[in-house]
Amino acid sequence: MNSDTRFDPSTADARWQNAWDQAQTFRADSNSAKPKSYVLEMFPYPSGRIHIGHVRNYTMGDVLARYKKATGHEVLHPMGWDAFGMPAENAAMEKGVHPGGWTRANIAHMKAQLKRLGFALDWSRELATCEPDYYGHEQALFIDLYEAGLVYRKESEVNWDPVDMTVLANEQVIDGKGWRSGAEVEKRKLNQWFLKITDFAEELLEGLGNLENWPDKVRLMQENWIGKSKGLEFSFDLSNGATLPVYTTRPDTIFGASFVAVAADHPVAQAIDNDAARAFIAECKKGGTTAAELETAEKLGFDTGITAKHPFTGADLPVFIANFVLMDYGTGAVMAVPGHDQRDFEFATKYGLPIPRVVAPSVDDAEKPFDGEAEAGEGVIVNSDFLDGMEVEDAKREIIRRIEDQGRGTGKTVWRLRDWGVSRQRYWGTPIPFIHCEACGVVPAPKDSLPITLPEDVDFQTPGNPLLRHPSWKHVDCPHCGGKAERETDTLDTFVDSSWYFLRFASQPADKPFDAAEVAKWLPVEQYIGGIEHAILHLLYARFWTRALAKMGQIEVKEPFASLFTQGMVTHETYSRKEGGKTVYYAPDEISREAERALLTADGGEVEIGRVIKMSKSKKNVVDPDTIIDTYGADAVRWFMLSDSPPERDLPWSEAGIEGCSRFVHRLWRLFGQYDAGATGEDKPLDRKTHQTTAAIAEDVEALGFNKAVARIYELTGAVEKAAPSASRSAAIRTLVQLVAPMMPHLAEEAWAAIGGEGMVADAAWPAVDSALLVEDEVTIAVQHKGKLRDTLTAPKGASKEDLEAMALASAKVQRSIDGADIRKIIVVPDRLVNIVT
RNA sequence: GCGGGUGUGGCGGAAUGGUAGACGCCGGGGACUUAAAAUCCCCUGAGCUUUGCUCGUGUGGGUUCGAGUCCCACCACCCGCACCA
Repeated sequence: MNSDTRFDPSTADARWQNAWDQAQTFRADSNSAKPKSYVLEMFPYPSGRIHIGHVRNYTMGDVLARYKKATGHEVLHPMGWDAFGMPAENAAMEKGVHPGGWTRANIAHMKAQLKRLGFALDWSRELATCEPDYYGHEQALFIDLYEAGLVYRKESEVNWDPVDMTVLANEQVIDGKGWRSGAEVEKRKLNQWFLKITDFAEELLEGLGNLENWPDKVRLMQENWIGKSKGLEFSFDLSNGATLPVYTTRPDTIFGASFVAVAADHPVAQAIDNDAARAFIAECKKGGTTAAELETAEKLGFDTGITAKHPFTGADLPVFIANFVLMDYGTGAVMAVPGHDQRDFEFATKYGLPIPRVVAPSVDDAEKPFDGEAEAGEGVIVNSDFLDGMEVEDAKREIIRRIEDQGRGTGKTVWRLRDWGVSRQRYWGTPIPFIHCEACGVVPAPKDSLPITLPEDVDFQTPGNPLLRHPSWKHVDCPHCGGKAERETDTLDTFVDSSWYFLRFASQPADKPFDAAEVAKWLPVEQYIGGIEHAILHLLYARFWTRALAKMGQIEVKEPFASLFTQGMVTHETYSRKEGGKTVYYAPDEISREAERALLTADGGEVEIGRVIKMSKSKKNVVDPDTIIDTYGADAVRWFMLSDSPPERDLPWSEAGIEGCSRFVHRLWRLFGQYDAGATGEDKPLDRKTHQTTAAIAEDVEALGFNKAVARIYELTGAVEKAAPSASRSAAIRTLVQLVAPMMPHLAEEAWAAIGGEGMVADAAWPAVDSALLVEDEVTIAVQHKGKLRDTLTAPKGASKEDLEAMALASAKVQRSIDGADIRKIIVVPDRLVNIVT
């Protein structure tokens, strides 16, 4: 092999990509007898170009997929496109293009970008959710769910832009105003489609317990999101003769209730017949619908003049309409205990309501004043008649028992989880397959009429839903009575599309969503990789959808993702300077970066180097994968994605870093060039290092600890470079080619061919490890005196405690430190350290 | 506001409760070269009275023979909050 030849990614990359394509190296065979391994990364939204974050995500999955293949698995590693969504409609409005054309062009471009990175993907299973051969099956599944009683319609609030006369996504509401019109956003009720995810709350919660290969943080987030709470629902008698049911998770604090609050759309509030109340309720309609907005808004209330009789004290509590009470949770009314709930505390402070203490650290603290905030923690009950002195949990049980005895209410489990609203008043989504008939009501479209496809001739120049405006699309005959009827014009939330795509990858029959036998072969996904931002919604919806299909008997598997990994973002420093009073940002390719400063290439002026933050278009701190692949080749880019930062943490992109990676690619190539098939002689320490590294990298890759695997490859590379020629060295080089193959596949194929490896390295088995070579026979022992390191010594592995103690005491450095003091104790940790305590 | 996470040299980070800083980047010095690039070698946490000693893992406490790691309190930053994907 000629070591003078430089490795040239600009020709080698494409050559091997074609070779893999030709040989169909990464095509998954479901009839294979090998153990199956389904490796999946969250599929991308085709926004236009591949983002560097995608590159990181897919590189991680790719290393695992290639490693799994090398270790004898039949690997399914597919790719597709989460292709419905708002950006396509925005492009249609801004550029006058069709969402479909825009999306498909993006897919073509992004697919070419992914190909350039050499990912080991089975492209024969590619799918796009915006194509009728995908969403038609989704419509069928939606009808199945309807027939299983898991779909219903109800009124629900949306963000309404009163100028554009259109529904806004939360993202389109900026500081309470519509992003285009700038008009104050209002809450408006619409009749919408819902999926009964709450029917599965209990099993979605319990199922988390079996997902031991999911990050604890994600399981915890889902648990809190589902939010099971045990509490009490009971009714107050109101001064107007009505009864008002409330729900509380803290019945133990009932003696601390100083007022009652209802949501603005609660029937009690709606029934109040005066202008001031109507004005206040209208005021509550202002603003958006997000939890963050509702909970950070100033607490506002309206005293209805109605009072509620306390079930134990008989006191008359004022009833307020309050903007922080949600109609969707519990009964839409709460007993407010300001001493022990922060929102109630703020409200009571503002409106001058009493703040009694009913929980205290001890019975002696019954009169302790509050320190400017509510105390929500544990303690004993005080100022509460028959509850005084009880622990919180005992008091909860006692109150529930007494309320139940009075026939006034009942202990109840309530979930924070709400049903999933899937209606969107938009064009670019899956049409909801239902028909509205005046005579027959809402009826599902006949299955043989599927797919119900989107009309192509649509207008985006007027705001609102193009399906609703379309002259003919919605007009159909009722499948029941044959009379005139109208199609549903709402489309499905794009989260529905991503709730079952992993099933469609396993098989793609034309006549049904999936083949149950193929699903059984491949599912669950062995390793799912994606961003932490999907920790709750996408992952919960996908779990729900899978369980719903299992309940309907369509599949066996209940949990779609056996292991989950959430990777960090790719970040970059920003470059900006003040120009005419405002901050202008510059892109990295407009900058020449020196050690301490950054200059704008155009005019040589210095710009400020800002914090390392998530890449975003507005800060211009983005890098384009195509450009860096052109410059450094796919392997250097892949190597960068795996180096340094632990994969779950953010990865700061830097020009210096990618250059270092590129240098390492060429350094490896030079080393591979030194392979000598005829070399003789044994180099035992190098053999040891090679086998230890092989074993450690296998462990690292299986645990997705790519940064550690990378560090070990650097170490082994250094060791091989320093070693004198020998058969061991040649074996180490050959092994090194295989160890880097999952990470730098193009370089590895080129080297594998050059050293005479059989076939392609992508098809080669992972190098065998001789376990006899994994153990060292000497160890370094740290000697501490009073917990501080004084000396290190070399001892045979497994040396006795007595020997280690004697060796430690024999050290001059140790004796100097002890300086004649009495030795009280010596702690010996075998093969590790000796600690002498004086 | 609520829920979740992260914090270690100039930078990214490593470290089953047991030698803090592996490995990489940056920087400094040297070799090779007419010169440069490339490559190779050495140094690189801070301080000090430098055979060595002291300090040092966001801050303040605690447990332990021994704490980056365990416990308590706090600070800063990041992610999510149901119509962004």
